Amino acid sequence: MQHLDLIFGALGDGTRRAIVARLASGEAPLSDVAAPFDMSLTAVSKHVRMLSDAGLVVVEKRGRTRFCRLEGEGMRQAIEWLNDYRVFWEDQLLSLEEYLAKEDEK
Amino acid sequence: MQHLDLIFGALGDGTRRAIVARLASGEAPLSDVAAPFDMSLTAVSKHVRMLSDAGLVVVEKRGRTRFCRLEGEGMRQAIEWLNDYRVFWEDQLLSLEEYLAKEDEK
DNA sequence: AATTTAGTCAACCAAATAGTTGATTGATAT
DNA sequence: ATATCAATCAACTATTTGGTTGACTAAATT
Repeated sequence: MQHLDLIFGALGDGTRRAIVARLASGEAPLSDVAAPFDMSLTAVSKHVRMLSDAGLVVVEKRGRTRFCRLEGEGMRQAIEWLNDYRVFWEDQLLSLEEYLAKEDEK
Repeated sequence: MQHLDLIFGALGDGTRRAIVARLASGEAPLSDVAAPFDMSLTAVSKHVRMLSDAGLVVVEKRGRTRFCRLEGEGMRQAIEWLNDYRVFWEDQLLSLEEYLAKEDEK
């Protein structure tokens, strides 16, 4: 599935994961998203485009600003793929349920 | 975290995901892993190396053959990262628990 | 109307990725 | 001892990625 290529590929870059983290606290204009990064707006725009191509982010133009927000579907597909192999590592490790339970306690 | 770069980067390629799928049914020599693919052994060897660098696969040399097997830790880290953002998409979608529950019913 | 702001576009560059082939190493089999 | 098999290594190529800059478009402000 080439869609998973785009999803995992998009997540395979620290800048793009940081953008996802930023958008997790809510929608933001592209320029706000770009502000913390020591790179051009163009560069950030390209990263957002890749996240958008992967279905992880939606960009909506309102007036002259582009608002970016997370789109859960892409992430869900990533988790879904990983989950398919869950049974093969739960012998080695904590089961995912136990793991999530522990996470929730924090 | 550059380790997540390696993990998600490794998973961002169809050939490598297919290798993971293959290894899910058990340990296999590199040449067996390579057999189904229409590419050189060298190419598959490089893919396995990337999976190994990412901590998704372990390669063990026994005699002249390299046995490859899954290493759950890398996958767990990928799930862990995605899970950190779970709360931000569970409004939009099925919660992960519901999702996993549904999966388990299959 | 003129300027600033938000962002894209096109062209370019360096480094990484995905693949190849040919030669080589090291372990097994004849 | 020789041949074979598993796999790596080195060198090369083409494409993609991650970034830059400068020119441009379109919306908001003054």
